[in-house]
Amino acid sequence: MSSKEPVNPAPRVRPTMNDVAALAGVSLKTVSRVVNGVATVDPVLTAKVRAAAAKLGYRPNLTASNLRRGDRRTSTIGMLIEDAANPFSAALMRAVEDVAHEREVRVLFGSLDEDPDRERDLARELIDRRVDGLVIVPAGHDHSYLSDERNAGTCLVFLDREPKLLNADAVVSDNYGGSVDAVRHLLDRGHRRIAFLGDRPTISTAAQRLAGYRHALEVAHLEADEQLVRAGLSSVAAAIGAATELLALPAPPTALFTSQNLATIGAARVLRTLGLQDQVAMVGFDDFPLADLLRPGISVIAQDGEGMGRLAAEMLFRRLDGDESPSRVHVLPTELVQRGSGEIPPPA
Amino acid sequence: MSSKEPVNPAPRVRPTMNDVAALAGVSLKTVSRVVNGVATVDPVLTAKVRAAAAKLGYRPNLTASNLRRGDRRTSTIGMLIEDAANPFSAALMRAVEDVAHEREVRVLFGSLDEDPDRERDLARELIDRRVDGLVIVPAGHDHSYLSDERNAGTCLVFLDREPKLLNADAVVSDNYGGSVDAVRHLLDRGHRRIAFLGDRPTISTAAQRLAGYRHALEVAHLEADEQLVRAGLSSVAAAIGAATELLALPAPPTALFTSQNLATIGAARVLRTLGLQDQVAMVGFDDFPLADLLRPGISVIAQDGEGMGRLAAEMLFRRLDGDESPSRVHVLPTELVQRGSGEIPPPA
DNA sequence: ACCGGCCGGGATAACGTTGTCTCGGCGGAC
DNA sequence: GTCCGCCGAGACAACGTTATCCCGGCCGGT
Repeated sequence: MSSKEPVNPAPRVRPTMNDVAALAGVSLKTVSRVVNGVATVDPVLTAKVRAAAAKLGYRPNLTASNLRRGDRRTSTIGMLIEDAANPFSAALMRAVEDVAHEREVRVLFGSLDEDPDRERDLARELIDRRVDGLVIVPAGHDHSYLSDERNAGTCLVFLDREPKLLNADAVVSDNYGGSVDAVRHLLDRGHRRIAFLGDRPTISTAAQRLAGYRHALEVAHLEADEQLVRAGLSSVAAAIGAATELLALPAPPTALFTSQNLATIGAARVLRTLGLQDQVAMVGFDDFPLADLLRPGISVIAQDGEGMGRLAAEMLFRRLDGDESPSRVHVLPTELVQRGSGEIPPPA
Repeated sequence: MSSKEPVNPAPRVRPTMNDVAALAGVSLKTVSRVVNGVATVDPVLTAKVRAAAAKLGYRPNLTASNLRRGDRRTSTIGMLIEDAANPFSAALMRAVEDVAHEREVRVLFGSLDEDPDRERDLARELIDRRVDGLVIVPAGHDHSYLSDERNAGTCLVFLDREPKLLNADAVVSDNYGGSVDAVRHLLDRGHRRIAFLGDRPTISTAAQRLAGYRHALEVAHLEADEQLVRAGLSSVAAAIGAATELLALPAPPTALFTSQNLATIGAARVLRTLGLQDQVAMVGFDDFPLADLLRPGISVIAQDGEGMGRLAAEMLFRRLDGDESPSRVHVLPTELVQRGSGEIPPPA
């Protein structure tokens, strides 16, 4: 079967409505009517047009249609995320896709890798393709550049992180509250030396989680030992380094609050390498697959990625449907999932 | 800051080249030249145009541009995958995105959930949006419907699974060889009762893996015990059920070959529930994060998702650049990763 | 000084489609 | 039998952009 027919037989052009009209012996406009399902077309002509279209393999050109049509809608939205390969991002994408699919809307995506320049460039590029709206997990800290675009009619919803210097809809997790819960859980078990491992505080969610950590300690009248605070970890390798250092301290922490997925995984690796997984307690922010299969299971603050994505997409479509109410920030609750690692008591 | 400015201030229209031209006092075509970076424009006029464009917040309309331009390229490709939220699919997407990004091309995606109808519908929809090409992880078993589209100039590359009833480029893993390796590895350890757990054999990769399993047994002059073959598992729950049944047999298997991610995870759960994780050997097809953190670590046949995605995207762009050589199927090798579970010997 | 060639810029048409308008024909009512 | 109204279908323009063509001016050569 291979290489009988050439792969790109001819740079042949696609048939247009004109070609269909010529073959069917009707006017261009009648083809347009049939394709768009206008009811007032003579069934005989409809049949002729359909036959001609099928024979030519006609497919409508949505870009041309969008250009001419009144509503100026492409039935395409854009989604900018941290990294399509990261499970949390992937869950958000799938949720947004599902909501969009119900409305026959497709999704263009782009990974930002925490690069603000890439955020700007990709947002502009998607807008140049005239997406109807944009769901953004932002990397940057100044979204005023989107103001013009929104004024021009592109709807925007921020996801996971709030917009900065721009008033827009957003859906975020309760990063602060979830972190307070995590640290309080460890405090309740009797821990007093609780380390923090997290991403760069320039990322708003990371900053909120650090703030939650500090607040919970304060409420417990504990001074945070700055030696135990390791922010700026943006890779598993960095988290491994930080966790190794922490556990080698003269007075090591008895519990870890790993405020981000990669930090949790890095710390879990180190604990297992050192054989300390049953001695040092650990709670992670953000759940991950198989967390329950490890021994001990990893206790986490779970966020509802699917719910966040769905809600963001629903907000976007509500705006596209004409909702002009003031912009809102939805804060979704998190949930503490106890699996063992967070329930380890401090050494006597 | 909230709700000061209205969220959708005006359904104001976007400025066009005409508006920019009027403000700059030049002709429409000169604006077009400046926007497209034509070198022969008077620097004075160029500056005027740029100023006017910036003032109006002008953004080019790529859909209109694409409609008129000669090359008829949208700088957009489509990608149809199994499920954006699944780690393997996500890795493929990210790899394709990275290659596309280098060429300033964006990616439209759609999840198929193994539904052939959805594959057809989404492929058509993306083609209606005039994507330059399509990377497809197919769900269906008849891709002849894509023949017209390809003739009309849309390039196609199949990924992870070969096309059926259509001659097209493809990038796949060595499913057969990898499975032979897995089973041979277990045979070498002395196992004779090796169970197979896998997805529906209508999925070509699943069928190839089953064939590899059977072949390895044959070569070892073993008759496959059909009681030990459990195909048709398409969820973790189904895999859990099958593994539970298998291990409850009067003569249970001493080793499992779980030929798919969900099957591997389901079986790992069952083994841990029954406390058999150190007694029953297991090799899974397809690696997954944290497989090495479990005790014992899960031995797997790893496939190079990133490499597959990259290669598929590169093939697509080569076709888009005019490569008209006969279609090819690239088979990428797999690698056995020993982590413990596959090295457990049979009971004495 | 005159002519030819070259080059920068603008007018015009066209991409594939849909909104608007018009026209022709047919049926019903007087 | 005539006229009005309605409805189905086609002609035409337009969406925002780029390709093509042409014009006018400037420069160099004689």
